[in-house]
Amino acid sequence: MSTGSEGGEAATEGADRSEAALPAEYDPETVEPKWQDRWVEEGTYAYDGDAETDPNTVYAIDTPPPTVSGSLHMGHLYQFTLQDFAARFHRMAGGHTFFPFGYDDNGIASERLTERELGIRHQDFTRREFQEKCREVCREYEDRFTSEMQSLAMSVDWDRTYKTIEPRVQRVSQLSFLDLYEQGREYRRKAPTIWCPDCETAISQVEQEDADRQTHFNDIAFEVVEFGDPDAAPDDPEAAGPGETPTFTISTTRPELLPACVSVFVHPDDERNRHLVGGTARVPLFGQEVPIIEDERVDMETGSGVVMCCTFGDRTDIEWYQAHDLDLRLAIDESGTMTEVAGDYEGMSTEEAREAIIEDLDEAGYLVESRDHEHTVRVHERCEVEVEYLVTEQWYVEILDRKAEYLQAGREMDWYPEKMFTRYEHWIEGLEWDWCISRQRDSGIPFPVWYCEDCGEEVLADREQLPVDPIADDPAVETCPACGGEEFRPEEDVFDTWATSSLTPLINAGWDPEELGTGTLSAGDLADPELYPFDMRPQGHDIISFWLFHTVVKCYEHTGETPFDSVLINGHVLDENREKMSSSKGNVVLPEEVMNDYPIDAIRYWAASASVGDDFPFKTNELRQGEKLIHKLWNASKLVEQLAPATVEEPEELADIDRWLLATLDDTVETLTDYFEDHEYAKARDELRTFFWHTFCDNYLEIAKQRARDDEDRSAAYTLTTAHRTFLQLFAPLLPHVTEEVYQHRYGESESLHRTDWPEPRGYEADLEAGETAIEIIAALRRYKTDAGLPLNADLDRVRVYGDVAGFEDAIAEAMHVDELEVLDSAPEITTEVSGVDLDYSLVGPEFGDQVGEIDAAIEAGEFEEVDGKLRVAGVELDPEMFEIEEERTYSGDGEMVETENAVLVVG
RNA sequence: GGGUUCGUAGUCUAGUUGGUUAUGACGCGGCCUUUACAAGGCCGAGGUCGGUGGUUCAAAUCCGCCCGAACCCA
Repeated sequence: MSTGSEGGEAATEGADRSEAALPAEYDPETVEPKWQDRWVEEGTYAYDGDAETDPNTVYAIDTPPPTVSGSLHMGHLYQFTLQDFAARFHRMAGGHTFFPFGYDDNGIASERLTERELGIRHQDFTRREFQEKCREVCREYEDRFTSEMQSLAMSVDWDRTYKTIEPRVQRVSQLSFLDLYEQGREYRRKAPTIWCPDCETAISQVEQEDADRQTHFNDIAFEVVEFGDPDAAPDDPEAAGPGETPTFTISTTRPELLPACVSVFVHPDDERNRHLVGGTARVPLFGQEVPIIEDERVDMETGSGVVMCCTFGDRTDIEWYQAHDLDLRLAIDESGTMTEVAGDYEGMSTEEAREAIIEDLDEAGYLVESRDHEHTVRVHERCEVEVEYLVTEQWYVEILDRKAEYLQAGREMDWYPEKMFTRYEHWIEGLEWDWCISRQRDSGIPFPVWYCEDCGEEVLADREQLPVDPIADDPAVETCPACGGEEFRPEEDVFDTWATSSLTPLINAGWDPEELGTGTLSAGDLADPELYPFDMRPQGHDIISFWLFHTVVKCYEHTGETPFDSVLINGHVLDENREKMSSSKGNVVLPEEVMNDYPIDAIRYWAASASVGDDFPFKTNELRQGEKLIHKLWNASKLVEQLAPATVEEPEELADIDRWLLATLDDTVETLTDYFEDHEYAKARDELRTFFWHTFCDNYLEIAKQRARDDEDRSAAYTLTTAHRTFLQLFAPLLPHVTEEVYQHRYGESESLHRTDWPEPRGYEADLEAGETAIEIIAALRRYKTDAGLPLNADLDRVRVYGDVAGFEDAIAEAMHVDELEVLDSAPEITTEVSGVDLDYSLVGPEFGDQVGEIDAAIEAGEFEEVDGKLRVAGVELDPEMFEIEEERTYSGDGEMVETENAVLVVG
C-alpha cells in the first residue's frame, strides 16, 4: 500500500533534535542571517561533481556575470532569485548542481564606474595607473555585491567564482582569439566603424543609444552639372542657387559633411526628380562633382526627395558606399576634427565647421532655408556624444557566413518561455555586419598580437605564453616569420567586453585546449567536461540578441556544440504602477530597502509571482502575502509539533482521511515537480500555497487535530508528520530560511534541508472523489453556520448526508462538531423538478451545426422531452452524453436542506 | 519608421490545439475572538476578456484593421 518507509526506519532517530518547542513567533531578522552564514561556512552549495561524474546527473547553470557598473538593483535580485529557484530545486531533485558566479569587470562600464566614483578622467593617467584604479573600485563594488548576494540566500558555490579581468580568464579570452584566428574566422580590416569622437574608440552597436537633439534642418542648393535625361530636363528649371545654373535642393542636418559628399540619391519611383538620375551635380563651396544615382533606400517623403551620400554620415551612407562603389572622402578624424578634405575648414571641430559652413553657404547664396528641427540621433551611451562613422582598422569575427548554423543552434535549445526564440531568430536574420571585437580602451584584455615593423605581418602569441600583454611582453619569435624583420609593434587595442563575456561556459568548464584551430572539443580540453554543454543559461530578454547570441557563436565555433540545453529568460522588474524604473523618474526601488523591510523569503515569494519572461511589477502586496505565508507555515508547524512526534512509525492501517491526504499530497508532489522542471514558479507557488493553506491547514488539520488530541491517533500523527516534512521540502526552493529553521528544529539531522532528496510520490491510493465530496460538505456546513450566524465551532445536533463520502463520515462529524451524522441510502424527502437542460456543446455543436440555435430556443421554451434516455427537442434527438437534465430540489421534511455539487445535506 | 511580445474585475494575474455560470490573489463590504495563526476563518459584491470588423453552429481563445504599452532594430 505504502512505499513510504522513512517513518519506520527513523523511529529511533531524532534524539539530536531540540526538545524545546518552536518559539511563538518567527523572527526572520535573526533566523535568516544565521542560516545564510552557516550555508556559506559549511559549503552547503559546493559543487560535488568532477570530471568522472555522469553528465546526466549534473545540473550546470551558466550564470551570466553581472557587469560591474554600480550597485545591486532589483533586476539583479530577480534574475538571480530565479536562477536560485532552479538551482535549489535541482540540487534536491538531481545529483550535482553547479551554480557558479562571476563579475564582468573588464569593460568600458567598469571604467565609467571608476571615473564616476573617483571623479577622475582616464586620459589623466597612464594606462597602468588607470587599470589599478579600476581594479580597486571594482573590488569594493564586488565585495559589497557578494555580501548582498549571500544575504539574498543565493545558493552559489562561492568557491567557483571568477572575474573577467583575472589572469585565468584573460588566458581563455586570448586562447579564444588564437583559436578563431587559426580557424580563419578572424580578420583585421579597415572598414567603417561606429566611433565615439569624445572617447576616441570604436564602439559596438549596442553601446549606442538614442537621444533627442535640437538642431537645424538646412535646405541647400546643389547645382546640376548634367541632367541624366537631357530630354526630360525641364526647359526652365527652377534655379534657387546664386547663379543661372539649374539646381535642386538637399535637406540636411549635417552640412559639415558636404566635403565628404560623394554622390546624390533619388528614389526610383520619384517622378519629380527622375530627370536628374544618371547626371552629375556640384557640391556647393567644395566644388566636387558627384554622380546622381537612384536607390530604393531613399526616403521620398523627406524634403525634396534628393539626398546626399557622405562617407560617412550614417548607416545608409555605408550601404550606398559599398553597393555603388563610391569614392571615399574622409572629412572627420578620430577626434571629431575636420581633415584636409574639408579645405578651409580643416582643424575645426564638427560643430564649428557646421556653423561656419552654414554661414558661408548663406553668403554664397546656396542656403535656401534653415529651420529648427528636433530629431533622434545615435549617441555613445557613456558620454552622450553623437557617434560618427569612421574608417579604421579593427579586428572582426566573421559571423555573417554562418547565420544558418547559429539559427540551428538556437533551435536546438529549449527556450523558457518558448516565444523568446523568435527574438533570437529575428536578430540573426537581420544581421548585417561581422562582429567588431577591438576597442581602443585602457582597461580590458589585450589582443595577443604584434605587427612586424617592416612588413606588417601579424605575429600571434604562443598559447604557452598566455595571458600576455604585448605592450609589456615580447613575441615568442625573434624575427618576423615573413620577412625576417626584428622590430615589432604591439597591438594596443583590447577586446570588446562581449568577446570575453561570451566565453563564460568555457571559463566555467575550464577550457584550455592543447591544439588550436580544430573547432571541436578534444579529450582534455575541458577541466570539467561533465559541465559542458550547460543545462541552463539564464538571460534577460533585452540582451538575447547580443550576450546570448555572442555566447552561442563563440562556444559553437570553439567546440562545435551548442553550449546550452536550455535558456531561461527573465523579464524586467517594473515599479508598482507597471512603469519602467528610472532614476530620472525617481521610481527606483532599492534592494537594500526592500531587504530591510521584508524577510528574504517574502522577497523570493514575490519573485516567484511572475511567469518567466514576463515583465512584472514590484508589489509590496506580494511581499506581505509572502510574510503571511511564512507566518502560516510557522504556526502550522507549531501545531504539528504539538500534535505529533517528529518520527512516527507508519501504522498498518491508515484512516481513510489520512490516506486521502497522503494521496492528494502525492498528486501535488507530482504536479509541483513538473512545474519546477518547467520553471513554472508562479504556478508551483500558487499550487503549493493553496494545497498547504486550504487543503492541509483549513481542512485536514482541523480534522486531524481533534483526532490526534483526543485519541493519540497514530494514523493521524504519521500523516501529520509525513505531510509536514514534505511541505518543508517542497517549499524549500522558494522559502529557504523558514523551511530550514523549522526542519532543523524538528527533524534536525546533520544535513541541510537543501541537500535532502526532493520528495517523490509515495504511492498512496484513496477515493479522491469521496474526499472531495467530504471537503465540499464541510465547506457547505461552514457556510450554513455562517449564514445562520453561528460560530464555526457551534455544535450541530444532527446532519443527514446523501452522497458518496465513504470513510469520511467521522472526519466530517469531528471537523464540524456534528453529534449525529447519518448517511442516507436514498435521497431525502425531496421533490425534484426539471428546471432546464445543460448541453455539452462540444458534442452537440459538431453534430447539429446551425440547428443549435433552434435547439437552444426550444429548451428555453420548455419544448423538450426525455425518452429512453434521449432528449427529443426541435425535431432532433440528442444522445445521453450530450445533455444533462438540470433539476431543482425542494425539501419537504424536517430540518434544512443544503446542497453541494455532489451531495445533499439535511441539517437538524 | 520596421520587427517582436503583450493588453482579462480598482490592482496583479490563470486560462488561448475555439465549446458557452471566465481562475486565483490583493483591495472592498458584511459576519465570526474556535486553546497554531485576527498577519486567522467564513460569506458577498465586482470583469464579457483594449476597440472594431470578420471566420464559425460556437471566440477571451483564429484572422484583418485601429488604439495603447514594453523590448529590439532603424
